[in-house]
Amino acid sequence: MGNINLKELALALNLSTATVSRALRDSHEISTETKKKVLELAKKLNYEPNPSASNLRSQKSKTIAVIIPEVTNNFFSQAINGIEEIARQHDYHVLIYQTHENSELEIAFMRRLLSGRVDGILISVASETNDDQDFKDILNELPVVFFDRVNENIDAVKVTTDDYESTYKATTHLIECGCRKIAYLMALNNLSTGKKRFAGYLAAMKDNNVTENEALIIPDSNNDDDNYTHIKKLLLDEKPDGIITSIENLALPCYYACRDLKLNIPRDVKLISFSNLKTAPLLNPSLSTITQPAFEMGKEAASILFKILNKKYFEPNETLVLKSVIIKRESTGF
Amino acid sequence: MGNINLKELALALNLSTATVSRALRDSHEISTETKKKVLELAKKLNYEPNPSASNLRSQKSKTIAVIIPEVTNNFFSQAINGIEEIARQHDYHVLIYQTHENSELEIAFMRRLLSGRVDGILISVASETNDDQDFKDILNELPVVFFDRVNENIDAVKVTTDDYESTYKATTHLIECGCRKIAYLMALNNLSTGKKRFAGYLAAMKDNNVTENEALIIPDSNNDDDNYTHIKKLLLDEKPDGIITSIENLALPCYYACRDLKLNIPRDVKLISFSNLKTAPLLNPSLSTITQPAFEMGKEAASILFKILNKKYFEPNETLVLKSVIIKRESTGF
DNA sequence: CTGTTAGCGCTTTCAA
DNA sequence: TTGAAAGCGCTAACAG
Repeated sequence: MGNINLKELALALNLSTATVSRALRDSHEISTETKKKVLELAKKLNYEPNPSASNLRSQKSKTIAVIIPEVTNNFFSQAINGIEEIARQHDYHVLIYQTHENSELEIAFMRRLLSGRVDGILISVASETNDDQDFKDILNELPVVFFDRVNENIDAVKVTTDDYESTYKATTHLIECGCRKIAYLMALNNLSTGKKRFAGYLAAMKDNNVTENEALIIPDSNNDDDNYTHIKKLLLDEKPDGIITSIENLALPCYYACRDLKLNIPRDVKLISFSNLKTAPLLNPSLSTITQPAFEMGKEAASILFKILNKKYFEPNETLVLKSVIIKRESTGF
Repeated sequence: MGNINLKELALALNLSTATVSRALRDSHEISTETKKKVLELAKKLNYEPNPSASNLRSQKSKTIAVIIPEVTNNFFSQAINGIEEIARQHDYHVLIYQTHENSELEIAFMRRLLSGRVDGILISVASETNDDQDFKDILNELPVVFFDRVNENIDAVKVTTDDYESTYKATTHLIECGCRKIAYLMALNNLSTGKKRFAGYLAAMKDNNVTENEALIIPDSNNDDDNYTHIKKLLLDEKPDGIITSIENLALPCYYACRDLKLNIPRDVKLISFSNLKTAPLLNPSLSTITQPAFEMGKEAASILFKILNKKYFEPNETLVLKSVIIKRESTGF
């Protein structure tokens, strides 16, 4: 850009570019006096090193990539917040890529990042189907930390939440509140995240001797209207007294279906949803939630990535599991 | 990275790096046959050009920066979604920086970006105070498009929404619903965005001959608890029958204050909030909203930036104004 | 249509 | 403690 460069700085100071470069990087082999002079002029002239040049030479980009399904998902935007905070502490830059749940796009993004554009990747995967070999190839080239939606078939560093336990607890809570017909609105069933949540539900039902009912399990269709229709049919046909939704997006069609059928939540149907909506307390008429520590997950995942980058730490296939919180709305009395 | 480079490709093909480089960029001065050979081998070997090298040489980074106050704000995450979509269409990368409303950080980010790391910047500013000269310096060096929270003191390309008109309409709507004491919960008052919203409210009150009352205007304090306390006091002291909140974050403390005072919304107090919460229909007990076209703003702002980058278009100080939508919840009957 | 060559701005040996 | 010089991988002017 219209900017000053090392050579000009050196010229103005009657020093070599090498010396100036070293002074700016605070090398111990430069005299304090020279350093001072260099730093002063650099600040005065607003010198900013050209990142392409230094990346090219040093083979480090000071940049990490975050690959996620959707930024507009509350969970992910909170995670990005955490990631950005840690990246800034390390003086790193953050690139964002959205897959919109498309695995091919996901792999394409990663392949393109293999060229040195980033030093590492944080990813929450779109699905756990096939592409394993692609992932493995990429893991050989670049440090990758998986978070939340991890790929179980891959040995890698991962940060997740206690999907099984939290859903187990939530289901148990509904049972303790007297629910006997608890519907489960399933989603992410091509991901370990979704499978674990579902397993937690099934186990809680079984352990409490509540007859589980196949008919009470509805898969998510990625389309709000379809979901609404399915849920409404379920409510009419099966009359569940409790519902667990395995992702936040199912809460809305569920709420509408109840409203349109004049079912009062929580009186007629008790509802617990996975949700990272900050304003969830505003929700009507009192939706209880399973809330994941998204911000903390972002921070943890990024911190681990930086440990790997700085070679300060490298536990190859460790998985860190954070705890979700079940928030019970007082106002619902359940 | 462990990757193949141009030289190796050229060697394997018995061609010069120049020819290979041109073939890859689909230059017209290369024979179809050579191109084919090059492309084939490149694909086979998963060749990815080194971005630092080509950026350094071509002085283009294929990257844009997005500087915003908070990713976890629904408006901004939706805007990022739009920006990312357009960037991908142009084969560009997107860097994210959060200012957390800190103007100094904002300027520091921009300064650091002046070194060629990005080709352009999309920004929604933290405040409109002082830093004008810094902004002007930066605008001379790099294309910048302001969106939503623009800086009025700067001549630049901008994308905003109709803050004045939408607030005017919302206020008028409350008046038409019979409200006579309408409180305004003010925020962003150091920004034209906030000032215009406030002006829209005042004008609507005046035009409808509703006595406006200084006491009914509360500034936002950036702290939910403080806001809650102030709003509660306002509700007790002044007993407004309508409220407009100028930012989404004020809706929650407002809701709590009403609930704790046993005031029914909308029966006792009608509430309209600026909000980009996708699940707003879930809100209790029916909050009406002024919703900005965040996704579209992101797309528009990014599109304009790319027009500038491609020199296809350059209307120096144009401001594009998009329309907000006032969503009236049917269930509230107001 | 293809090759030679210089150089983008920086870091880093190696030599002084 | 400092400088000279090479070179990271790519692009583009110029030559053929």
